[in-house]
Amino acid sequence: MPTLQDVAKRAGVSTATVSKVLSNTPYFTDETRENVLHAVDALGYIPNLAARALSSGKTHIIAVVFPYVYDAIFADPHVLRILEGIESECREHGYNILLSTPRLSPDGVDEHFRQLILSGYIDGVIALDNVPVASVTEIVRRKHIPAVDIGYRKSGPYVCSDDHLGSLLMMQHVTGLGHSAIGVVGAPEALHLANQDRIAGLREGADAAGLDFGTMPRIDGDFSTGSGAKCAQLLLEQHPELTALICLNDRMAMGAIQQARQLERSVPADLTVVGYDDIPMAAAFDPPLTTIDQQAPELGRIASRMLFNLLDEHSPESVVLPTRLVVRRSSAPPKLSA
Amino acid sequence: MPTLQDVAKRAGVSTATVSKVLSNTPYFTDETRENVLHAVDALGYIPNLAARALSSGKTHIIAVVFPYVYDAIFADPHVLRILEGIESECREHGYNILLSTPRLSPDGVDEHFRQLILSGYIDGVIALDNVPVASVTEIVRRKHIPAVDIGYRKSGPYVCSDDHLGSLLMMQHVTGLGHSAIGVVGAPEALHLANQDRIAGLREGADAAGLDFGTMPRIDGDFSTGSGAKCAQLLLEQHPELTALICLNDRMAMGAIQQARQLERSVPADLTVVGYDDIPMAAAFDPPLTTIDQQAPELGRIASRMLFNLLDEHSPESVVLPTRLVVRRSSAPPKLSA
DNA sequence: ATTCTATAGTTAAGCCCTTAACTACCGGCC
DNA sequence: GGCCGGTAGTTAAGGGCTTAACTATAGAAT
Repeated sequence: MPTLQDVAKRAGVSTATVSKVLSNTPYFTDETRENVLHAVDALGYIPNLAARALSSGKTHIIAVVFPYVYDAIFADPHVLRILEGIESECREHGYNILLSTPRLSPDGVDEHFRQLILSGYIDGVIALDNVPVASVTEIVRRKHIPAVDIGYRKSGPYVCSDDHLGSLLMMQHVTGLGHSAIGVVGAPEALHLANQDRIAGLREGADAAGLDFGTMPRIDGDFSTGSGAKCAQLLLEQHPELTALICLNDRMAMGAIQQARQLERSVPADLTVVGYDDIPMAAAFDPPLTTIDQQAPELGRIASRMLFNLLDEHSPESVVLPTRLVVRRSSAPPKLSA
Repeated sequence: MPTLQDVAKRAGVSTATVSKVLSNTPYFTDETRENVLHAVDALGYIPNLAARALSSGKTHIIAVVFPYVYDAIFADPHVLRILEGIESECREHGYNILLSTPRLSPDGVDEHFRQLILSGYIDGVIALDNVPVASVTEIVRRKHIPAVDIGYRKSGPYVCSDDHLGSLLMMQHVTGLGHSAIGVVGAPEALHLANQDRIAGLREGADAAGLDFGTMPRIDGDFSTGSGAKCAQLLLEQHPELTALICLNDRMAMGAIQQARQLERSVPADLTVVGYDDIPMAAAFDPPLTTIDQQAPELGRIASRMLFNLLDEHSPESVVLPTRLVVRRSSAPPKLSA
């Protein structure tokens, strides 16, 4: 592999000149510039990133951190769409993505992650920091490494989705269709910080429709498809009068619909089922899912841009991204007999 | 951040001693060792990875490469399970994962990826190298960087799933149930190298049952759920006599089942639909999908171990991982009237 | 003629670690 | 006594890049 020195020798200049030309420093004649670039080309020179990192302190690597909890991450399409957004933005800006999935405990992050952060290998961090048990970005920020949260902890720059609005819209939609016997497939607040907002939004929506959210049957799952089916089963067995199920994510909604079908309740004719997230499969599902679009890729893209700002020493504004109701065919008015 | 020097000073030894103690080089008294370790502890010393990389040539970063083609990668649960396997193995061995999704063209990989590979930042590569248009690992190996393929190119160390066996098992299962009017939801060979093997396996299975694979209706999708629905629609409209649909992945099978439902054909009573991959949702689907288990996480784990071998200068044996038929409830014998 | 500024480029220190080569000491052996 | 091998540690040379500080020249301003 040719080095800066080789290029310098070939171009008949000093290594400093080569380095500066390559980083577009002013005050060089066009001739010198061309000389250098030709030499670079001829030798097929590619900068050694380790050397550059050591010397400049910049690695051009950002860590994308998805704490490893329940099944999540590698099973959650919603997370993946966020990753997709991050990836596309980072690649445009020449940053590389290091994927890190630290284990979280009440003591904080695991040792491996700590070392990674402190090793100077990482220019910045984007973290999905939504598990109440421990914060990922706290330790990162303490070491003065730029970090952006995708989430609800709000202890530093963050992007998040307007979950309160989302679940409000959802409840309004369901009550607006005429439902009043509504069940909720939720998730424990210990699993995800957004849950509080989502529950609050549902409550507000219920209030607005003159319903008491507190008395609505609710069973918590763990976001997996299977748990959605199980919760729906319990809910429908204990409360056969329910005409609608609001699920806190799409996967549980899909599970609920499959379960409903087994209980011979067709969706949406006999039962309205709605989800949350608008994962890619939601539109292709049968019936297509009424859900809340969180603009997942946009979350990732915004987080990335905020991080780039931070790396440029600007301080970005945190943003709360609006959510949008997507009405498809899994929701309908209740049967008149109900 | 404290450096090696700081530690050395504090422990009253040379930097070489510290470095060697930390890498477990023999010939130090227990006393010296403890001295050093105490100093490390007291100062909270964490090695600077860039410096280590520059000096030793090892970064402890491996690139996990998922070429960006059709929708894939960020939408494909199967790919994610592979990633899960890689992640768990790498974290155990102290390697970090850099996620790279180069754009492929007939000219090869994109420039950004080329630079990454040549920058010396990467110790090794694990690539999902299954798109016929261009090889990812070719350029990597040309630069003498250890690389393992998860795939069917077989131009270097690789792991792959026994697709021929898998699709043979599937066809045997379907014909064994008594089906003979079988449709195939395939995928163009240009999309994925495994397709040839899968088609060959199906053909062999058909032959064995005395059926002519060549005359079975076949329409190709692109692995997405939506395309599965579309293919199923065309297939069932043009060939209402079909009693079974073999789909080349689970997502298309799910789409096909949803479509069948809309055409008022219940699965499996009126129509058998089988998939391939055994993604997590396959078991939770309604009806649970009969499919082929590819042991995706194991693919990732094996690939990682092979790469570690390569990094240790051993040459690993390539492996073809057996596939397994998973019979669930989306397949059943055809109606007697049929 | 002198000083100043802008332009164009070089020198060399420094980033932090690894490791080959070397020193030093001690006990054992012929 | 001289030599050897094993043990315990040090010295110092890089590895490839960035960048502060410096030199040098030409033209403009005083």
